[in-house]
Amino acid sequence: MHERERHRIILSAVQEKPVATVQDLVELTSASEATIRRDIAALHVQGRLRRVRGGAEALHPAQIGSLAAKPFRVSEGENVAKKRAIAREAVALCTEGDAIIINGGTTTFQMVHYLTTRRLQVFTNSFAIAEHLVKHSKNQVMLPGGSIYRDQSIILSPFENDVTRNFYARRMFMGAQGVGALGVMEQDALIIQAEQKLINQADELVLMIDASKFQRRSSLILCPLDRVSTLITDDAIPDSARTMIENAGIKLIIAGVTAGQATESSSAA
Amino acid sequence: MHERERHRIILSAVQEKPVATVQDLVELTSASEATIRRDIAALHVQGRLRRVRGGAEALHPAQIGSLAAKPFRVSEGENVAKKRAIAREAVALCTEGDAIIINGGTTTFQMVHYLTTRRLQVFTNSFAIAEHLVKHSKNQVMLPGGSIYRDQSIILSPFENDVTRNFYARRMFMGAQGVGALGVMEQDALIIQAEQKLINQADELVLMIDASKFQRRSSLILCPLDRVSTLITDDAIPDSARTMIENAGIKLIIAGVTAGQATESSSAA
DNA sequence: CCGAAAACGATCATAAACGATCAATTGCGA
DNA sequence: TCGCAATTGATCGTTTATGATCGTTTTCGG
Repeated sequence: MHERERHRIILSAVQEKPVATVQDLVELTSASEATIRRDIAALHVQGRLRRVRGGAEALHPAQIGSLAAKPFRVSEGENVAKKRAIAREAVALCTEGDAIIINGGTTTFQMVHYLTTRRLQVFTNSFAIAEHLVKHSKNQVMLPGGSIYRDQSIILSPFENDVTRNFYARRMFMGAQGVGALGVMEQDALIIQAEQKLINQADELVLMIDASKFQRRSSLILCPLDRVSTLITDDAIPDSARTMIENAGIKLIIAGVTAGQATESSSAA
Repeated sequence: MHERERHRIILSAVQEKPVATVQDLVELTSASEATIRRDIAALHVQGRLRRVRGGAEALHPAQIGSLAAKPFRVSEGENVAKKRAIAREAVALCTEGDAIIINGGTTTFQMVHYLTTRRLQVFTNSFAIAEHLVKHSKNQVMLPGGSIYRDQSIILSPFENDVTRNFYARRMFMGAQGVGALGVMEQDALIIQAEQKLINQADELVLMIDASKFQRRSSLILCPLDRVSTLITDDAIPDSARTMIENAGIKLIIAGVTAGQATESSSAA
């Protein structure tokens, strides 16, 4: 067996298990201990895996603690204030007892802080949102079925027959990768598929995006602009976008980060 | 078991309870007290947990308190050792890569500790199990759709059309309220309905019950006894129950304090 | 305030893992 | 086909992790 083959096998093995022992790899490759050690050492200096006593482990910088919360925390420490302000306006639209759909995302996640004191029926495909609401609020929480994708903390299913069809809501709240005249844009086809399922179950679509998203383009169109009823953004919105939104007949809400809100967001954390 | 795996398990365990004792961790990892102490010390200087007398605790004491973990802790009590032993045997039945179904419950929940170092496809209706596995393991996690019931931390849906139908597993693991000649018994009709959905999607049914359940009766029958392929219980099983199980052609596994688990009976007293 | 039990820290023997070295084998190009 | 270099496997001395033991400290209850 060649060096390359072994390296392939080793790299594959460390993905399978939390730690692949030298013995494991000896059995897998039929090579000697010495060779495996040399391979591990080589891959270690190449930065392809991490060497630990007894074997090797995958190089995932994410250790164990916080897989679910991480993508949210890495997302823009600066923008979190704007996202909170937007989320605050979004929750303000809701009446007690309302049935709402919240699509997973870093902006919509901020809604949980303002939902803790409310009592709504919340349907969400975000595992993180569900987790937070179950623990820290009395809202009724409902989920679609499917696999949990850790990166986005989202529940996705390729199947049509899930309980999403049985849930109806007046409003659905969602973020997006970008917005333009062509419509609301996302990056990933799987995510589009999941979001379209949800969109069908709601009357009004509330789009929550910070102003930077007006510049950004993405390749996949989720839905046309006129499907959106309400758009919440911050005061950095460019005039061109404002015109575009008004022409599309969308209700525009500007969430300002005022003094009063700044103090509150800190206490909500 | 390797150092990293122990560390994983330890970090996972401290999330579970306000404080994980050295004895707990010895049981979970089958390592000696000295090793656990050294691990705790190491993780402490790494800042991944806080060392306290008697064991270790999580750095962020938040999470556990409120809703999700509560029903588990009240019903844990002293049976937790037996439940752990049973859960250990259950996980031992699984081969890497297996697709399994785990029905929510306090006994089955203990499986998460032994699943942290595994890589399986897990379908569960327990929000708590899903949460733990998403955070502390690399298992693929799938959920049915429905409402989250906080008391049991279970996802229930009255609808037939959910993704459960699209998942198939060789084994399903479940607890129960009681077992008798008439079959496996549960208390709640809604829970029965949910469990029956799952049962249909698995070949083998693995029942996990501590021996006290053989006495207990309940009003609702979940399924006949011969639907069960394997039953895991502890060594307090009465002879009458043993006969009943053997007559039904069920494979019986007694999770005792055996060689693998070493030196805990003395300290347990 | 005292005594028992648990928890702890230190130490030591053992076994596993490791690194270095060297001989044997393989691969590769002339 | 030959020869050289690189790779591999085995051996051995060293390092490290582990588990058991023992003496000390802390905690708890009387």
